[in-house]
Amino acid sequence: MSANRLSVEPIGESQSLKARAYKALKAAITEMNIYDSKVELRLDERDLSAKFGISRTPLREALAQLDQEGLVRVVARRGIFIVRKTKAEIMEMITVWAALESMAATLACTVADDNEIAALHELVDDFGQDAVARRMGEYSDANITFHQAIIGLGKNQLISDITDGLFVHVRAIRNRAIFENDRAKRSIADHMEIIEALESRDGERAGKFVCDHTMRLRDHVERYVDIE
Amino acid sequence: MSANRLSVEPIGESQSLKARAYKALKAAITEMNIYDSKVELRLDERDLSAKFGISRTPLREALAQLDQEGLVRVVARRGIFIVRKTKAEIMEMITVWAALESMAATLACTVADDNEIAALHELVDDFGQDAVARRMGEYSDANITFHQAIIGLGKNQLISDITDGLFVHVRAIRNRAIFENDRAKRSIADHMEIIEALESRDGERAGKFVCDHTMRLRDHVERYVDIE
DNA sequence: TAACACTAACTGGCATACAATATACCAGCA
DNA sequence: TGCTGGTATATTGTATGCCAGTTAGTGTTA
Repeated sequence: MSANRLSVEPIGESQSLKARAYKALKAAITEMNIYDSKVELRLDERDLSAKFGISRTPLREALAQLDQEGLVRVVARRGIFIVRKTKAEIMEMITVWAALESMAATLACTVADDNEIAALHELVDDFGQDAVARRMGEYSDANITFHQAIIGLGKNQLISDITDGLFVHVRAIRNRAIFENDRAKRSIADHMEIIEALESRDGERAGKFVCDHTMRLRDHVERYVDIE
Repeated sequence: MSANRLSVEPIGESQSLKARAYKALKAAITEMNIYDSKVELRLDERDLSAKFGISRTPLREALAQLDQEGLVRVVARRGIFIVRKTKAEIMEMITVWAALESMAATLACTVADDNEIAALHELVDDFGQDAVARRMGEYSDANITFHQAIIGLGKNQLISDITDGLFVHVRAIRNRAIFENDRAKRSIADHMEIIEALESRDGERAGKFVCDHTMRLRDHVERYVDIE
């Protein structure tokens, strides 16, 4: 068959192999529940490069990036290992999250418009309807969505980027976090309170509420969540 | 005394070429005043590998790491460019710094011991003696040392790591920041106040003082420092 | 003279081959 | 049997060559 017109379709992925390998690996690691026992924590460059159908070079660059982000550890001539964060490290991450989201909330009182703040209601109310009925996993997702929304309202790209980086790690233990009913109720009340502070444009209070809320999560994890 | 047993100094850690290239490049970039006009912002893989006496592979990995940190930008088939942060990005970095140092100060009230807090006096008093006489560059260094000390007292490694990453960028504009005399005096008064709050173990106040102090720096930069 | 087409050099992305070394296994010896 | 040292193997680190896209310079043409 003669090509009477130029097929400009395919080119598709103009991304570098490194970028694609990075995304694939990150997604794969995020999916797997690395805190459950018995998962293989070891990776192999050559295996992976064969599976991805690329050479070791771009794969290595992707792995190096994941290493820097703290998702894996590349050890010379020994192997590549998926990193399990210690409980202490998780605690630190939640603390940093608290500091940054708190700042974002304060900033939001100045830079977010009314509509944006009003939109937060949906993220709380929608869930509030049948909180008890829903599975806790969904609650956790809704919870994180709410907090990411607040961070977005602060309109500080760096804060968003850093918390995104933390998100991967925090998400890994979310299923292990025990959200008993009381805590869920308390959490929703906190969220309402936060929205109210944002609506009244009281940056200091909004920041304090957010910080306290997240630090309570930290204490909860400290006390009830067992890692390792 | 005769050595009746072999003194076994662990063989000097032969760092990987990648690590060494990374350090050398980072130091070089940090040294140069990239915000001064006319500096060459372009790098070349082959040139650099020749100068370092290594092949392109480890050098590329070092550059990829610097790229991720935001110090350079590697553009396919066009070149590697040293990144000049925009003013908006600098502002965001100072904001993040404020949030994290503030949290560190709050934490310090709980986790730092009296001696550690008392040691802060030296960092302020030593400078306070002849503030006016000293060059502003030294003031800036002393200033940063003080703030890094507070961050250290928070004993949250993640906060230290993140602020260290920001430090490189913030340092690049420190020579452009105008520290007029009034500001220096005000700054010292702020520092005293912060130490006092730490000593009285009032986490909330310490955090607020630190945050306000750094946010004032932000406003100052916003108003008086010109980038680009 | 200006716009344009073409070519050659340059530059990062990628694949492949080789080097270095940590680990496991095994043979030999006390 | 238990220890010692050698050796094979596994695995990442590094060097090098080629490829494809970009850029700049040059010559050509209207």
